[in-house]
Order: sequence, then C-alpha cells, then structure tokens
Amino acid sequence: MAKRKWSYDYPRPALTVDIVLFTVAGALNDLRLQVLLIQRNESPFRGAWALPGGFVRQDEDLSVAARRELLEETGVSEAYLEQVTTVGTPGRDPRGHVVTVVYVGLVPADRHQLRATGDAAAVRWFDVARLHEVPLAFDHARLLVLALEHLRGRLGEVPVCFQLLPEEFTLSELQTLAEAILGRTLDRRNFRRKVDELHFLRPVPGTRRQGAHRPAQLYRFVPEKFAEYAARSRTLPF
Amino acid sequence: MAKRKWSYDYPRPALTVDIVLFTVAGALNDLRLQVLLIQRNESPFRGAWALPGGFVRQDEDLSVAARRELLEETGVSEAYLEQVTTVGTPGRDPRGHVVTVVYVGLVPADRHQLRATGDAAAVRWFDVARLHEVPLAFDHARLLVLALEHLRGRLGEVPVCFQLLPEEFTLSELQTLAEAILGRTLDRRNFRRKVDELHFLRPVPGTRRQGAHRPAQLYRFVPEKFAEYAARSRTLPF
DNA sequence: CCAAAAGTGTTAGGAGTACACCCATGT
DNA sequence: ACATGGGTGTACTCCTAACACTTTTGG
Repeated sequence: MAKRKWSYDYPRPALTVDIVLFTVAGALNDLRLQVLLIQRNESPFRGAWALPGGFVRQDEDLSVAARRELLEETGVSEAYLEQVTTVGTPGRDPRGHVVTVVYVGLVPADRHQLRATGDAAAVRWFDVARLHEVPLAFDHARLLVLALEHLRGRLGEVPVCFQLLPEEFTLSELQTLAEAILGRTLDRRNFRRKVDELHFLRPVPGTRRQGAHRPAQLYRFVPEKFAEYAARSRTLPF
Repeated sequence: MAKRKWSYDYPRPALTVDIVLFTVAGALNDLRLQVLLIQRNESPFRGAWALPGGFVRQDEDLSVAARRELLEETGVSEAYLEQVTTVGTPGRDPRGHVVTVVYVGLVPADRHQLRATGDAAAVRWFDVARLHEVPLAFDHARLLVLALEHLRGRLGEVPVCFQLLPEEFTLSELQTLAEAILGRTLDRRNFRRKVDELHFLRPVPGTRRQGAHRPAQLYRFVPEKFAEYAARSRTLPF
C-alpha cells in the first residue's frame, strides 16, 4: 500500500466523476443507441462492466476530470459532456463514502479509436436495449437511467445530434438518429416541417443516392443560424 | 491547529453543500422574494454574507448534509430541498479545492425561528431584488442565480407553493406568491381558469374578509388529488 | 358614493399530432 | 413492373396570452 501522504483535519468523502457516453450505431434502418462501458480491472467489481470514471484530482475542474477520465480509460476525446447530477448515497461504493458527479455525452461511434488502459481491462459499446443482460457495477445502472433521461430532455435544446452525422446528411438520417436516442418514432412530415421553419438546417446542392429509391436531399447544419435561433426560441423537432 | 488525523493515498477535494433557501415575505400587496444568508464568523470572507452550507460528513448523504447544515447554521428545519448542480471551479475558494453541491429550497418565513450558531455570526433574510447592495462571499452570487433559475423552472412541476401559505388561502394570495417567485406578473383570469381545471385546489366554505373590498373565496390544497394529477399531466398555471 | 380587490368569457394565434398519397430511383 | 424510401398538406386539438367590465365589501 502506498504511503498515506494526504491528510486533513476532517474526513473527506472521495469525489469521482462518472461518464455516461452514448453513441448511435448500426445500419441506417436499424440504428441502436449504445453506451460506452469499461470492464473493471480492479476490485471491487473486478471483471464487471461499469461506466468510465474516476477520482477528481487536486484543483481539477469537474468537467475537466470527466474528460480526462474518459480519455484515459477509453481513448475517447473531444466529447460534448454535460453535468447530470451528483450522487452520494451512503453504501453505493463498498470502499467507503464516494460521491460521484455524473456526466452525459454523445459522440459519433466510428470517429473514436477505443483503447482500454489503466484500470480498464476492456472497452466496448453496449446496446442500451440489451443492458439487462449486463449487470453493471456499483449503482451505475441507476446513473445510466438518470443520464439517459437528461440527454433525452436536452436533445431538443442543444445541437448535439449534428455531431453524430457527416457534414452533409439527409433528413431521414437526422430523424432516424433522433428516434434512436429518444426511443420512439417521430412523424416524418411534422419533422420536416419543423426543420424548414427552423432554417438553421440548410439544403445544399447534391443528393444522396443510396439503394433502390429516390435520392435524398442533403442538408447542412449552419451554426451561425443556430445561434440566432437559440437566442429566440427553443423548440426543436425532437 | 487540530491534529490531521484523516489521511488518504491521494489528495481529495473538500466537499461542501450550499443551500439557497428562499422565502416570500411582506404585505400581500407587496410580497418580496427573499433569500436566507449568514454572516460569516470565520475567515475567509469573515464578516461577509454568504449562503449557509458546510462540509459533507463521513457517510452522510448529500441531501442530509444540506438539511443538517441549514439547521445548524440558521435554525431552519424541514425545508423542501432540491439539488441544483455541483460546482468545482478551481479557485472558487481561497482555502483550496472545494467542490460544492448546491441545493435550493423554499419555506414560509414566519414559521422558522432564525438562530445563528457556529460559524454564523448572524442570519437574515435579504430581498433578492436588493442583493446588488450585498457583496456575497465566494462565488455565492453565481450559485444563487443558478438556484433561482432552477426554482423558477420547477415551480410549475412541484407543489411547493402551498407550503408557504396557510392551509386555507385565497387565489389572489397564491397568485401573488407565484408572481413574487417568478419575478413577473400573471394574468388573473388565465390563472383562475387553470386552477379550476386542475381541481387539486378545492374551494372550501368560508371567505377571507380583509380590507375595504369584496371577501375572497378560500381554497385548500388537496394532496391526494395532486397525486392523481401529477401522474397524468404537468402544466400548472405558473 | 368611492376605493379596492374579487370575480368572470371570449378570442386569436401557435404548437403539437394525426393521417394518405404520389415521386424518383434501382433492380 | 415493383419495391423502397423520399417528399408533400390539411385539419383538429390544446395551450397560451391578451383583453374589460361587474360585484361585493369597508370606510
């Protein structure tokens, strides 16, 4: 055991961050919401799957800690992260009093090379729909639910979706993506009407030909227009 | 200085809770939103006004810590509290790395005997509208803004208002209260219609005669009816 | 009779939701 | 020709917000 070189007048709970990172993967007609988990290499829960996360360092901002842990344990960098809540229920960690700040994020699956390091024996994306087959360590199943609810609520307020799509995308792609995250279907006509009215999604010349059907108009997300829009209103089509 | 008897392998940030407790006070025609502040008795910021709060104890749940600190420093017990967010910006506390979990609450002003103890030299309600005259310690001004925004957003989703009113109250009292918290006026007719439709506010026999004008119908909050309602919808008149 | 708050309906606009058919392409 | 997803418009409902006059009391 290492020397216990840090001492304080009063006991301090340990402070961690846990990151619930989602992505959407699969064929366009069968997108699945996935979450990034690591296989623990240390006790407790050695061998179990868990959310990436770890201890907050001295003088480290919480969001910085979240990004750092994510990078260290999974190889994923540059994720958009948002704070969900903080959980410190006594007994949630067998090692003692551990308070964790939960972050949620959403990234494109293929742009990140997964790399398990340190206390992660493996890193993998898991289908959220099949998580009941995977018992998670600690109270991470609950944290995941909290994070997913948060993400679904924020989806219509923050332009995160567009980071998961190529620069030019079809409206069907955007809609299918939103449906995968929300876990429900959306009406295509209402969706497209809304997109028209928002006008921070601009049709660009060119179509995507794919499969035995009519080619689809390509669109592009215009950040400047979104900024204008965000200052006024806040109703996205999802 | 006390013996430093608690030691760990790695440094740990200190973890605190801060409580932003609001009330509404004043004459019915001039209700003012107020926040509970303590005058610090210790450095740093000795003599400055600050949010009540303090360190989370070993194996203490966060919400329990918030309630305990509130009681210890101000004498207020039994407040409805809700977690707002967690802030750990480096440099926010000159003593070092201090991460704080912010709670917000709302209580009736007169039902609590204020009592300053421990590291509070004084406890007082301050008009939120006049806080610019009171420089707050640490980043508490910012925490207060976050808490107020949170409260305003939740007002229509949680039946907190009714805790600030006598068991039987008039609709004007309820509306004036909501207006004081929200910081804007509401349309009286729309407000009353909404109340009718919700039917967890039930008119009870009796009126309040007060001043030189028509007496007002008394209403009562019916928790059971609210439970039914909450399961279905979520649109309160404020 | 005057001041002061209580009480009361209607309308217009916007947002959400439901719904069915033709179009352009590849095979 | 047919299978496949792309693309389009209308009607209904519900919620919100705006708006002005009469009623009942105390002084």
